[in-house]
Formats: sequence, C-alpha cells, structure tokens
Amino acid sequence: MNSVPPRPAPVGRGKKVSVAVHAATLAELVERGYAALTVDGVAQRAGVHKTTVYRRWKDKESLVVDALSDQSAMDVPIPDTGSVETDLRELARSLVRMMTGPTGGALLAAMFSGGADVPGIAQARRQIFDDRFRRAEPVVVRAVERGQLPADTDPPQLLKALAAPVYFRLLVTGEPIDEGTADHAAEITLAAARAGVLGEGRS
Amino acid sequence: MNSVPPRPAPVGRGKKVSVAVHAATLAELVERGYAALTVDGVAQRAGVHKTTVYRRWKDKESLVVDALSDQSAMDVPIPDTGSVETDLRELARSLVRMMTGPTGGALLAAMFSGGADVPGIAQARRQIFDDRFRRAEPVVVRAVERGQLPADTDPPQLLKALAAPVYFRLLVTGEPIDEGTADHAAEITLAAARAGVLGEGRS
DNA sequence: TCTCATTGCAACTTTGAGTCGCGATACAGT
DNA sequence: ACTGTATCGCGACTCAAAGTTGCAATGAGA
Repeated sequence: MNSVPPRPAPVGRGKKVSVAVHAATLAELVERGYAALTVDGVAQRAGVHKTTVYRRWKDKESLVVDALSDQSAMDVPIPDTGSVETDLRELARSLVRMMTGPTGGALLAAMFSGGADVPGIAQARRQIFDDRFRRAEPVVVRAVERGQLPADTDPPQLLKALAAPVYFRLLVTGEPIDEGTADHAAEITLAAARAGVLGEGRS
Repeated sequence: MNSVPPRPAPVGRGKKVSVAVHAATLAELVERGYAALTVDGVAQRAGVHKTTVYRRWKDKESLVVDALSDQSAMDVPIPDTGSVETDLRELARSLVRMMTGPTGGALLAAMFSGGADVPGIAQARRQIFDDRFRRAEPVVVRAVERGQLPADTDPPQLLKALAAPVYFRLLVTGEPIDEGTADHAAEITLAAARAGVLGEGRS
C-alpha cells in the first residue's frame, strides 16, 4: 500500500541536470585544468545556475570526484591473443590510447594537474587504478598458465611495471607518448618478468 | 668615471629578504602544498610584508619556481662500487631517500601537487630531471665498459626505467615508498638492460 | 652624514568559493 | 487536467586570497 512512500521518485528533473553538469565538468577540466576550473563556469556551461550545483555537490572537490568516478567505468579491452608479448603490447597501447584521447585527458588533468593533493581525488584515482588492474589480471594469469611466464609472477606487480614507464613519461619527463612508448614498456616488463623479478612477496 | 652608474649595488638589504622568503616558501610548500600556499602566509613566515614579496616576484608561480630552481642544485651521490647491481640499487635508494626527506618533499609537493600544469613549474621540473640524469650517466657508462651491460645500452633510457617504478608509486598508486621499492626498481631495470631492451634507438 | 633605493603599511580592487531566502516551475500522483 | 511538493533560478551576501598602489619610514653605501 505504501501510504506514504518516503522517496518514490526523488529525482525530479534533476536527472538531466546531473548529466549536463557532469559533462560540463569534464569539458572544463580538459580546457582549463583543475586549478582554473570554476564552479560558476561549469554551471553556465551546463545551462544551470551555480546554486543548483552547490545543492547537489558539497564543493568543487566533490563535483570533480563525482564526475571522475562516473568516467572511471571506461571499458578496457582485455587482449587474449595467446602470446604474452602481444597481449602486453596491446595492453600498453590501449593505455596510451586512453591517455592521448580526449576522455582520458580529462581524467589525467583532474587527477594530476592540480588535484593531486586533494584527498578525495587521490582516493578516486587509486580506486580507478585498482579497478583497472584487477580487470587486466587475467592476461597475466593466462600467460603463467601457458608457461610463458614464471609461476610465481604477481599480476598486479607486472601490470604496475607495465604502466610505470608510460606514466613516467606523462608526468615526469613530459616526453611525447605514442605506440613506441607502449611497446617499449611491454619489452621492459617482459624482460623483468622472465627474469623472475616480478614474483610475489616483493616490494 | 661613471657619472651615473645605473645599478652599482642594486641589492640593498634585499639579500637577506630573498633568502628568508625562499626558505619560507619551501617550508609552506611542505606544510600546505602548492594549492593551499598563500603569498601572505609566506611573507609572514619570512617576517616580511606581502608587498615586498610582490615587488620581487611577479606572482605566486614565479615565487615557487624560483625557490625550486634554487633547491634543484641538490647533490646526488653517484655510486661507483664496481658492480652494476650495487650501483643501481644505491642510485634508486638515494632517489627514495630524497623523496621521503623533507627537502625532496617540498620539491615533489610543488612539482606535482598543484603546480603540474603551471608552465613555469613544468619547465623547472624537466630541467631538474635532465640535470639529475646527466650526472648519473657515468654509472651506466662504467657498467658498459666493464662488460656488465650490453654495449648499446642507452644511459638516459636506463635511468628512466630505474626511476619510473618509484615515481609510479609516489604519483599514481600512492603506495608507501621505501628501500624495498628502490631495490625492486633496480632489479627490474637490470633485467631489462641485460635483455637488451634498453638500447639506443628505442622509444 | 646624506641620500636613495628598498621596505612597511594600509587601503583598495577583483575573483572565485560557498551560503541564503524567496519566488518560479516542472514533474508525480490522482 | 489538476494540484502539491520538491527542485530550480535568481540575486544578494560573506569570506578569503591574489595582486595593486601611494605614501611614509628606514637602512645601507658613498
């Protein structure tokens, strides 16, 4: 009967607003970066009033974190070619593609270009990476099963070794990133794995 | 005769002020990070008025970049133990030590936690790394001469491979950094170098 | 000692974060 | 179609920090 349903449909017209603000946040993030992003700017781009944004999100940080979390559900194709070399190369290349694409740009901009010390953003970032690594683990597991890698190879560790050179370029040296970067990272990781230094129980 | 020397001694009592502001900037950087750093806060800590800071530095960015450049002349001990394993491990460990120390903390805070997209800071960062890599190159050169590494091993590339895992932890995954991290990075790099994937002409 | 550059000081403008109250409106259930 | 309520628009507000300006005070060098 539900004499008085507390919140049968609490989302009124807010759904569309939410979507618009999300999109606007990502867009502003790409164009201006986190530091130069203004809530008013996001609101105007979304065709919404500033107050409305503040009614839905606590502050600038929450707004960006939320927009990021939404975007974190990006589909990462998990290669399965039967060869570790090819699989790792593909994995690295899709990472590069993500980074250089417009969507990835927003993510990276927020996560590293200004929001690095904001607790919420740091946490969201970690969550995104955990998720991504977990989904890529099968690639390593399969390689071990095929006998192409040492039995004690630790999947997360291998995946981190794979991603590290790419991020190093992006964040530290600022060198351009392309397929060659990905292929090189795959080579390094493969050599390390075969040498048995990506085993469990290592830091 | 110099009837009217343009600027015989332009630095009046400003020298001490400059030093104090520099120190204060670094200190505030460590405590609050780049984003939360206020010029007024720096000025007060330096025992100087805000206006004075603005008279010497164009804005917040210039102030931080300048303080950073000063600090960039940190001495990196270059190991020479006769063994690549030990040398690389030492190199990585001193990087970790630098990162976890108070001085390194200021650098990292400014370079990545908020100032990543500020052009001046990005440039200063690149310069610092170039310098650091150049000074460490002899380690690789010596190892090649000793026949411990393939002849075509590219020093900068090896050093980047060495640093990448450490920075990845610091900036991306946020995992704690210690000696184990350094040792692991050295192992990975060594395996890659021996496999010949750190040669010249690779991206 | 004398002088001029440098500093201290206070008041000012601007910009963006975040808040509040009120009136307008779109959607839900009937 | 009608009505009630939650949501939204709007403007005005506080607050903090960036950056500027004019003037008075002072310290270091000739």
